[in-house]
Amino acid sequence: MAKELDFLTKRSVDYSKWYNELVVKADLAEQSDVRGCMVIKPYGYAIWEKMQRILDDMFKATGVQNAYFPLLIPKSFLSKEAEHVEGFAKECAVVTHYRLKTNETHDGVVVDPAAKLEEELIIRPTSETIIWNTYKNWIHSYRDLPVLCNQWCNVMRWEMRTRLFLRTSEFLWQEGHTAHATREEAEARAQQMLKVYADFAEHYMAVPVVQGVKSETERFAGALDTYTIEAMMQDGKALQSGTSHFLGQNFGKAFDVQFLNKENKPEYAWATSWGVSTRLMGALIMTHSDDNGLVLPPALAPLQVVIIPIGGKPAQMAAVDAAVAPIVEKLQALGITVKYDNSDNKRPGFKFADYELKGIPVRLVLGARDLENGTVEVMRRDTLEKEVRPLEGIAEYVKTLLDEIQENIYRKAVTFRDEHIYECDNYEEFKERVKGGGFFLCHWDGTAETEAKIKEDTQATIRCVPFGVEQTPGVDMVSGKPATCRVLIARSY
RNA sequence: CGGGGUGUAGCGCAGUUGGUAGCGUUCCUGGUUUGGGACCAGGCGGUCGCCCGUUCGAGUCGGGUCGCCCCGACCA
Repeated sequence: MAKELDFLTKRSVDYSKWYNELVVKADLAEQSDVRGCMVIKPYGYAIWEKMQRILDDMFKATGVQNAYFPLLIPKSFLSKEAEHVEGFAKECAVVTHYRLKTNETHDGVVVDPAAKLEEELIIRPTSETIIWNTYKNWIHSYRDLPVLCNQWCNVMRWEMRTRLFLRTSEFLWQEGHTAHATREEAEARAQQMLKVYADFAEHYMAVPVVQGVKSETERFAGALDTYTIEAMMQDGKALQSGTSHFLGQNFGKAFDVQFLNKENKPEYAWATSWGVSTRLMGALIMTHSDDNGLVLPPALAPLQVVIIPIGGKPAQMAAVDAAVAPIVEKLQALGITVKYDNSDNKRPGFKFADYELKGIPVRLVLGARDLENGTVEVMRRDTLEKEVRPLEGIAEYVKTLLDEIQENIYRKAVTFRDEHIYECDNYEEFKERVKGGGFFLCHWDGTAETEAKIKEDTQATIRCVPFGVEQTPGVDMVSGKPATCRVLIARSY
């Protein structure tokens, strides 16, 4: 292994450090000089853009439209929903002034005390308040409903400790906010969007997720129900990858969003909100990567195929160039993104390692040997297997290979996850085993006390009450009280 | 904000009892190379985090201060 990558700690040694270095070395992102913030580099952003595009189409297919609401929220808005402000107050950035002036020595600027805002503005930590303040003007009749808006934006939460993609003070996300005439319709929408997220995670990111509903203590501030998708990282920790909230009439009441129903009676609107963030990038990286670097699912790879020529003499290179041109053309015709890297300032070995680090799903290599034999070397990133194929029909072969890689990394992730989900009924055993990571399905008496004790003893939390798990009554492993269901417990990011 | 570390070249680090600022790598130039991160030669790059003190003299000793990292509390 090359010197540059000696720093890339093996996954098994220190997963956190490995993750961080991978993000930087693969050119995805880096820490900004600005406290807690992240610079997403072009390669990382290209992946995020691809995710955005697909998600956006999926939202629109359910009738959602994009809109945009202000970054700054008047402080008073946040105090209108008691639980909501309780949840976010501690991590809000506040704008207090609107002007700077040069200082007395004229070598810098200071905040102009004369420019103090009468009412402070909060940089949005999430937009429920400003959006529902707006919906008040939009919604008067049942005929105005539903309102189905989504916005792609940044939000800011003043986090104590940050980690690239997983938790940064500022992050990019989408937040959907819907208003409905009935409780049933809103609940159905919240669940529908969770399903969209789960589909996206599984089919595009190749990340299997557990869908479920959050316990009361883990619920979004101001929600009646929070639905979640939980993914398992390679160190066995859970990553909450997307949430969808049924907000009841809390925001309708807080912002006085009333409409007249068919019976001409006033009613408060029912709300949902749902979001996924650049944290999905973290999920993508931590689910598939190996010691050679990133592994990207073909569906999200900005570059799906790279072609690398071998040759030294200009005449030889020209011959390879000529042989590659039609391959590139055919691949592009099949809708595959491909790059022919015949730059002569890097040696082939360097390119191999570099494109592996960046997770390019398929690599083709062509040299004098292949020109003679009419062959090409094909390497798939997920297994690192190489094979020599005839040039004839190579584009079609690559297309099916890409599908197979997508399928294979998903299967691998599912297998890994399933091997690390355990049913557990004994608390002592649980405390010991949870240290090693994994998801635990345990009976829970439904009390916050039990939940708090588990967290205190083990740092693990109830991730959700999972859907699709056959629920049998039992006994809470902590309190010994009767329990109606098994919940998913894990340590998490 | 509590506990523990750490600040010296872009990155990773060394620097002995206080005495001219070092190593590896990156980067640049030239040449030879090119089927798994090339080699040789030359070169650029630092007010040692900041302030004050002790001293003829401080990267090194003392006091303060700031930043960053790890572990907690908080969290998509």
